[in-house]
Amino acid sequence: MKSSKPVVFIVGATASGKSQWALDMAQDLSGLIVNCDSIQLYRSLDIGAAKPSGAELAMVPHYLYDYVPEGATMTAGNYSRDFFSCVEKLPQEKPVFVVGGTGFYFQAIEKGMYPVRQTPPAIQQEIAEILKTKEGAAKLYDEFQRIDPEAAQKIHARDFYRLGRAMELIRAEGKTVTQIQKEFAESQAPFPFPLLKVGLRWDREVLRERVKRRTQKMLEDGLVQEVESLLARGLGEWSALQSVGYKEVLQYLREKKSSHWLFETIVQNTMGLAKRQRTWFQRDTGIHWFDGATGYAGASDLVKKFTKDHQTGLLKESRG
RNA sequence: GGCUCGGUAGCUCAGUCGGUAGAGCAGAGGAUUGAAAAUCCUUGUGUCGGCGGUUCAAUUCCGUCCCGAGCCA
Repeated sequence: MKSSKPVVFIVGATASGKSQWALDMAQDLSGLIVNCDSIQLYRSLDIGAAKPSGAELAMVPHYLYDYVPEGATMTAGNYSRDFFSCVEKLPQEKPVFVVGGTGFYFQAIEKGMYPVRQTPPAIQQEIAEILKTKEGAAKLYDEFQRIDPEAAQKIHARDFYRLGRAMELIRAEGKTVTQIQKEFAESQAPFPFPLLKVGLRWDREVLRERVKRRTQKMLEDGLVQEVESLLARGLGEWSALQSVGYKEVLQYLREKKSSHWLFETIVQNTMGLAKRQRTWFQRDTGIHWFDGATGYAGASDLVKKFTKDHQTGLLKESRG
């Protein structure tokens, strides 16, 4: 049975103003906001993650922001579990706005993840060790091709990240990725709530200007100091610091780059991220796209109609 | 003014013992099922600073001029 809780995904590239749209819509419709951004969910990553301000967080209830401890590493699977346990507890009739730029996490909640266990650390370490040398990686890829030729066609020999994960699954689950996919396809459950997907996009050069402005502001707000403080607490190896905005500051500090270099490199890498986000989201044909500059009214109308259609039963008085 | 080293793709540079040139980065496109703001794939014709000379052939050798950096005056 479908819940009547309407869920709206608000997606788009970084710096496109998703959080603001979600905030405005949630205020308008007395909705709630759930984060779907792989960096904003970490504690202590504030400025570089472009987390909403304290004032914004207070305007509407926000969930799954700022809750994963320092030094921890989140995964799409864990995020998906957190998402459902969070949303189930939310009041039935309030629209839920899921906001973020992490396509993989949206996919994880909408389509589900393979039902596999956490890979034992011993296996992870073993694979990581093999992948350290070129010869080891080549051998591992040979083995992968032999065991699961179908999946190997889709993973390039130099994509150690995916190669390693596929081999982890083979060793930990005793099944190939192809088998796991097949079994999953048969058991896959549909998204349990009524769903509307809204996308926000900008002309590329306009987005670049927005990214420049935001980067300038991050640096003024103390991005470098934020990283220095994390380093002082021994978090230099934290994987979350490999994200855009943080990895550049790490390099700036370690290699004594100029502040001009830092600004330009962050802007450049942010645009690269935006490009990958665009590529990810554009293949999802279920997204309703709106122009960032002029589309708010249209998007808002669509969302209102959608929530109205799915909020059956009692008439609601909006409290506010 | 003299000497030295540079001037090659948007940027940083490699190279051609003379047969018109190639890497990294940027840019563009794409993939993506437990690190995803990560990771990976595809994509490189540019008066090889200008003008002359030698040569079948010069970006490569020679001369000269221009520009930049440094050293000596």
